[in-house]
Amino acid sequence: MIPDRSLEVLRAIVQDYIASKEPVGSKSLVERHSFGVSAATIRNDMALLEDEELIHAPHTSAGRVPTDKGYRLFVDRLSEVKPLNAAERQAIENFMVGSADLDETLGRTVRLLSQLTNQVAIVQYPTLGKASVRHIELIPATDTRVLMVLITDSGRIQQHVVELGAKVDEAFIAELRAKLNSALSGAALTDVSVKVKSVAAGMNAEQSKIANLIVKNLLEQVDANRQEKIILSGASNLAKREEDFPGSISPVLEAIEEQVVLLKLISEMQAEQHGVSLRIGRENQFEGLENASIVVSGYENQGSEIAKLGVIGPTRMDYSSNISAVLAVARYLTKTLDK
Amino acid sequence: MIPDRSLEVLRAIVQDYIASKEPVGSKSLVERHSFGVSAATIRNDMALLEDEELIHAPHTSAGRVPTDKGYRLFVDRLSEVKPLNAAERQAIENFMVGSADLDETLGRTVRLLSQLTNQVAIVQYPTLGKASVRHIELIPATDTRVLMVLITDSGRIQQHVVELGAKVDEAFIAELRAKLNSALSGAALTDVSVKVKSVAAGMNAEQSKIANLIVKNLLEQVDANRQEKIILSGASNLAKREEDFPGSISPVLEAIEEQVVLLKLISEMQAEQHGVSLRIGRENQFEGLENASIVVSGYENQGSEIAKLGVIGPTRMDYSSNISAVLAVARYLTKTLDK
DNA sequence: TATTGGCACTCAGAGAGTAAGAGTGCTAAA
DNA sequence: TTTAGCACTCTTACTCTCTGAGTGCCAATA
Repeated sequence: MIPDRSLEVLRAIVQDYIASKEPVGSKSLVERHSFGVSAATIRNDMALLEDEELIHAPHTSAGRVPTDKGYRLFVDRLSEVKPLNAAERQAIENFMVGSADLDETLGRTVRLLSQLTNQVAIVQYPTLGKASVRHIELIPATDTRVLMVLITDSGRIQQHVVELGAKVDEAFIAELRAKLNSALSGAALTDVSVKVKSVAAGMNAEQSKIANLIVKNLLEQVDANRQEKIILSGASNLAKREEDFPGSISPVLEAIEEQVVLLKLISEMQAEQHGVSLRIGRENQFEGLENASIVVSGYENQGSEIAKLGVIGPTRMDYSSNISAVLAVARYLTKTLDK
Repeated sequence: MIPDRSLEVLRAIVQDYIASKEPVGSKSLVERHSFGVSAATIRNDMALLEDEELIHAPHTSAGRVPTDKGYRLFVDRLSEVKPLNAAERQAIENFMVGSADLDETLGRTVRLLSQLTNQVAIVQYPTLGKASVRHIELIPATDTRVLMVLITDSGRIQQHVVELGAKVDEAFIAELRAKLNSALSGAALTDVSVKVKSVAAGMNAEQSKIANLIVKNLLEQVDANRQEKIILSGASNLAKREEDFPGSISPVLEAIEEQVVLLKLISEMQAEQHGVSLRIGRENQFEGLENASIVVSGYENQGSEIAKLGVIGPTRMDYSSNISAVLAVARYLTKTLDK
């Protein structure tokens, strides 16, 4: 319904605006692009785009700026994914080599992504929900306390100190440890609550009380971490783009410091095309993020998506570059985790 | 050498400037404080303070602003530590109850401190150097990999996956685990490298190769973490005080995102009076922090200082309140850890 | 019908000039 | 040593004007 040339004009406006940070006018548009028509014609097209609310003029005598809707149409239909250049690919390779444990790997990943994009990068820790138990460890800490360590096949390790309220025998702890492992080793986390029920069978009252305490704690551990963790990097990049955030960047910083908000946000986002998911400006209804856009993609382990990563920056960001950076880093992370 | 009244004037200038964010002039000074002398006299005192470089006039017809040196004199000699009010004390109590493991406790602490002060709060994880080994755990992960968990008496847990490069027998791992624990349990981390030497004795070539690999890794674990970890909270508070940072807050955000810088900085700081240590403005020579001040205090476990916590904010901060908040939180954290 | 050149109109932003106000330093007197 | 008085400085706010970029519309053209 919108003529092709008008869409080309929209693309040109988005590109020029991202590059120049200035509202773009009809004259500069025909100068920088070869449309083969005059500025007056472009003006007609722009009037059409404005009717469709794809662009917007800050004031009468200024150029045009894309609206959220305009950016959306741009990323959905007009932008192609830029392949990374050699330097960027090299940066990814360099960053990823030699990392060992999960914390380290994700830490490197998030820094890499923020450097690559000059935006705030976020990486979500793998969801427990899809993982399975590799090992459960019980370690006596003091007379009445036991440290419980839960290790999953995604390499994630969680630990918690359980207060038992009574002196316990080390031998009993060892027995419990063996029982738990034989019952749960290899079990999906979602099945833990079912499989764990028989553990206390055949114990005396005191022992089963202890066992139940530990089991209860184990379940909490599994469950509490369904709500996952996020790491961030590159908050200073926001400050550098301050002019892109009318008012202050403070609400944006607040929003991203609030992990709960971020988690909710990215868990709502489902991959659209190209394997990425975007929220542009007011498309996400969280306070403080009206002028921000979020690009996320999932990363995998053992062939299934285990969590997400992405970047968050001003609505006026270079979507093509950021999408390809997010995709590339997600791919590399998947590769690294599979090793 | 500086007359008492001039010092009083300095105190008044610092206080008024912190409260009003405006350069303070002689007239408003006599209005708000009862010096019992006229504005002209105050002006003479101010000229003296300016000679001493304790205050500074942004331009001829403006009031005066304290210099870094002025703030320093103020905190060292003129300010008393404000006791916290009831609401603040209540907030601390509420925040601290019911936290269990170290991560959780420190996470709460850092958020508490940033809320209390409206600054960026930092909490350093406990140093390994002064801690001792509580337990070492070896858990077979795959055929050729072992997960090593090191637990210290401060409750800190570190883990690392060791790649052995060859298939290993579970029984041998269990034996090694027992050996390591009997040799190291209770040992100070600083002694680990000495005490661990005899572990490989009496093993055959293949076994001792494995054992050495694990020991090497254990030592790395101890050592790599001598350089510790820091957690941050409240970066958005910086953005709210943007006017206090000439130029941009971006360099400040960069500096605090760079954990290495922060660690270096706070490790250089030794407690001065009141149990806190301060760096004001250019006193700390890190790029980007010329307009920032840092307040830190140590917190303890088992009677010895194990790490530090503090806040970082604009040079023009409320030192009295921040010092008392940092001290109070450090005290509460010490108390929580001792339980 | 789509495109174009022409033209009047609008409006933000830059610059200049002015006035007000806050604050200073200096001097001479108490 | 303190004080009142005063001339002087400099920022800030305000107003006014001007310029230029950019627009929308219209009539002519291909």
